[in-house]
Amino acid sequence: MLDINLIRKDPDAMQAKLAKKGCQVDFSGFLAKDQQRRDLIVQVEGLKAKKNQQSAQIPQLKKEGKDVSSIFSEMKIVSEEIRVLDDQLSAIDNEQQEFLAALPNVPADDVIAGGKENNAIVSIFGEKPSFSFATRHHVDIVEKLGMIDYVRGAKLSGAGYWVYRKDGSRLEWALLNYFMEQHLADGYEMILPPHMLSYTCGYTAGQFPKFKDEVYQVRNTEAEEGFTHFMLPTAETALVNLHRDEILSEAELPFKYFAYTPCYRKEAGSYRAEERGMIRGHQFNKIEMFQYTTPENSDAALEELVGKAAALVKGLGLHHRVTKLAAEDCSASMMKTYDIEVWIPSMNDYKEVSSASNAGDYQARRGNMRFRRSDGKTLAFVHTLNASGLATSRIMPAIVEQYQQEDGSVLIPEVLRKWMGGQEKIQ
RNA sequence: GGAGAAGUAUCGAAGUGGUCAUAACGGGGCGCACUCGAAAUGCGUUUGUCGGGUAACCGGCACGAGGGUUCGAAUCCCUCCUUCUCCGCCA
Repeated sequence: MLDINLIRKDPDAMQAKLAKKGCQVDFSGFLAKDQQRRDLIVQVEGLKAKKNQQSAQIPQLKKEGKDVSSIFSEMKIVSEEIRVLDDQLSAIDNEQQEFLAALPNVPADDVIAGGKENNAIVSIFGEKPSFSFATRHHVDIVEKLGMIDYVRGAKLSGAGYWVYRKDGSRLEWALLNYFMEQHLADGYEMILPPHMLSYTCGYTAGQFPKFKDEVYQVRNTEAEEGFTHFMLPTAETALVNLHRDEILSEAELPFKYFAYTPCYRKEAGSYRAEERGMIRGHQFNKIEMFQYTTPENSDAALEELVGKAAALVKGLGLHHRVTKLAAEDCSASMMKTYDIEVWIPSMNDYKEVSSASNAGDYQARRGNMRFRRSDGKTLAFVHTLNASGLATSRIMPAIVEQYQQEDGSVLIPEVLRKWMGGQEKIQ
């Protein structure tokens, strides 16, 4: 949610910022309605004040034994007028809210305009591994080593699902353990949230109403229409709601959390042949980091999160790069985003394993999450930030492809071995 | 799943149709006084939001949420949500 006062103050500036993100808006209708709304408020509040004054006199007049029936009949008319105006007002309110709720966040000043093609590489770690033998695709490797069972995954749930088996299961769990260990060492609080969330959670995150059909909705036969819950597409959706409708204190900020959850995504129509395997599934494991900070500290917090996510990939020894996204490539709620992309040899490309973003106060406004300044008086919206740390489903292909050996085995990154019984390779 | 009880500020809690919504009373926090300091004590101060106004200030709204009855609702009625207790079921 954008600050309505900024739109009132300088609609052109706001329009320009949104345009940078590829969102064309015209505020003139909105501002006209806004004025209309305020006029209505003045009108209806005047009537209410009158009604309150009259009502306050009733007990006294009654006590004095005076006839109050004329006041009653007059007030009946006033009440009816109030009702009519209130109805008009709430209609405008709803309309305005809907308009505002549909607007994306504005990009940060240092985020450049344009789409993907304008993404900038910030840093590169390592080099593309070179192989002296014919390399294999990760699907071939994990199937051959019995790590992933795609056939039976499809048997259970259809296309886009798989089953981890044997060393595949262990490697998956070792990755999660490795991530968790790092986050705990960095002082992040571990959260295990519900996986089914209520509608409001999606709204706060900025995913609803626009993208409500892109999540798995859980139909409840008792609900007359729509859905009551949905499967979370990322733990961010849960973590951003932890402090919804709360007033925090400046002294206790920042809150640093991480959560492990599977992520459930429809990914409707997004299948591409080059993404076969684990690159894009309907369910994948991810650990998500999340921070609530003051506005002053959110820039630094974003750098911290990017640093942490990159350090995890670095710790695995995987060649990867960090990119800063151009405005149109940032998701709707975010003002600034970095992606960490790992090298997948078979795709001859880098794939996102983490997306680290600063939402500024956009989500905080939607979820009404504020903090009291240390002066004890002023309230301000918190800033919220999230970053994957990390999604396993693209790390595992990177590991098996970057660490594949000529004999078909795969070396296990050293940091993971303690969770795999000291094993050095999968064969 | 069945039965019952409850939701009022930072916490406990009073209020059961108007003169009781910043909201009694109590606790906590903060400030001041007393003190070498602390405790104790005393005094004061502590919701948010939306409008109007350059401002001082003025007004509206909010008693879990949403409707209804009424001139008037924290209070009466309906629907929903949450919490607690008991029973049933269950990993």
